[in-house]
Amino acid sequence: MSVRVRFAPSPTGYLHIGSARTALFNWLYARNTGGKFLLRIEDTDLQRSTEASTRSIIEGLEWLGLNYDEEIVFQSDNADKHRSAAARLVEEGCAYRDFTPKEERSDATVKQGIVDRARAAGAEGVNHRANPYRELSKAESDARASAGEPFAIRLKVPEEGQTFFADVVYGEQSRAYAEIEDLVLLRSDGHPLYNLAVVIDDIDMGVTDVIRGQDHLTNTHKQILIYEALGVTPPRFAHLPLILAPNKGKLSKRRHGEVVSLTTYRDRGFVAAAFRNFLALLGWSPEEAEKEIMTLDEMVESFSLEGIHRSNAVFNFNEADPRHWTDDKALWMNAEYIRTMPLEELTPLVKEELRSEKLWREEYEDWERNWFERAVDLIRQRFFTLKDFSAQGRAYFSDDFDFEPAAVKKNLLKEPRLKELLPQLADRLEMVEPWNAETSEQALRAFSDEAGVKAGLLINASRTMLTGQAVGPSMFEVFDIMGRDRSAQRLRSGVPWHEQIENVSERK
RNA sequence: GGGGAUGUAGGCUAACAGGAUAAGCCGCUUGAGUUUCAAUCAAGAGAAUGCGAGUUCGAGUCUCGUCAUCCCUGCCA
Repeated sequence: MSVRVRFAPSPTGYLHIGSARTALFNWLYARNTGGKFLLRIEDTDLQRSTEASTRSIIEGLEWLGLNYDEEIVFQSDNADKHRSAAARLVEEGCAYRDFTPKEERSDATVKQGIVDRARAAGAEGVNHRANPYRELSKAESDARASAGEPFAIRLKVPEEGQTFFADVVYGEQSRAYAEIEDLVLLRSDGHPLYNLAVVIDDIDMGVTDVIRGQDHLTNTHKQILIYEALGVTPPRFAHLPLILAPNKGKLSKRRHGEVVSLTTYRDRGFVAAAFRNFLALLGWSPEEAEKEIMTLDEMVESFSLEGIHRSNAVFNFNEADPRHWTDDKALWMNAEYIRTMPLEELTPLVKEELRSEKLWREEYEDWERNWFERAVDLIRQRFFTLKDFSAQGRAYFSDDFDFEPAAVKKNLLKEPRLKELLPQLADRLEMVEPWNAETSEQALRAFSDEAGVKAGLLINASRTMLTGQAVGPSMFEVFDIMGRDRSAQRLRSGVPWHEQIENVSERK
């Protein structure tokens, strides 16, 4: 039987990285086995599901390059199937109508309420089969139902026995029936509940392997019970270790916000391939564990459920620190991709970035194409995200760039003579022919000798004059790429001194 | 409270069926660089494998206990 897996997010917010990783693993498994990767939107929670979040989920998958097969399934479209399945289970005596009036709960306190009730129940040892309607005769149940009395449908969990399944990742799992409540299948308003809906849809979609977060590990027993009641053989299950926040707590949209949203990584300059590569290594490692940077093909090729391990992973981030706003290794991997990926794959991404910052010029794809590629190749060496091309890299693409105050102070203002020396250097450079890294270096060094200053002084000053920064590529490479005229012009501009004066006068 | 799962350096992961100084990557420290750098190169620190027992010639690996963390325990998904 060929493999069919599905990714089944609920559209109650953006796609967070844990879900993204689940999607990735499902996709990798499908591609590795030549199976199908299906997408199902679990929108049965009408209160919280939104169309916007469905769109953002699809967008996220697209960005990661996880294309799905067949049509998207919307779980809410299957509500009738769920209801009839529940009705059938009642008919067959595997489920029963519960006429207990519905308990209203405010969403804010549910979690605590559940724990409290569970604790109280646990203390006195509760019997899950004590529901007064469990053994109601079929005739009476039917009569009350047709009289219009509202009811929920609960699964009639057998008194004795245990569920069993062999999880591909976590091994053999079993649980005594006595520990499982008669779970609600259908709400009194007719809405199907999660466990029922998942099972029916997975059967309906022909899902062979359920790959999902470990938070569902214990739910699986309930679902096994539903499969058994339905008389259907359950699929294989493979549960994934969780991705935790730095404090080892659960990663949550509410508490951690944007850093856990997949689209944040797209918007903040991550290369999709890099982030995907990083995500793949969270909870999984290939047989050749030392090989961490992998192409998509290599990843598909080496992916296996056996390589997934069992302990939860911590995803580090610190939004207060601009250099470590997200996981260090993710950032490093992005930088690694930026500086080593084929230039022809990088330039379209840089183009997009420059365009969004209004720095893109059509010439870069025309007669300046060669220059553009050389510039990108030069500056990418020390960039971490695509955003850097428009931030630190701005001076390469526009004459309108800012000077970093610390760089101005350190490399320019500290030596008063520079104000005169730099225009002289510009004169000198203008005479250089031909213009390249070597010739500009010779000219600068000759000039520094004559002027009686260290070459380094002029090198650092030039870097700041030309790029506004204290750091960057080798200065002579920068001269080369900037061109003779533009270099000379910027050396003469005196802008940092003017700005200094402006700043002083503004303060008065 | 009950049930389940997991513990290898600050983080992500290795170590085939128990076998030698516990390996790699990120991060960190130091040095080299054009008196730049978050690039690059070189060197280095950091783990008695949560803790305690047991089995064994030998335990990260097997057994038991213990602690910690996470998950589930809803007419949410």
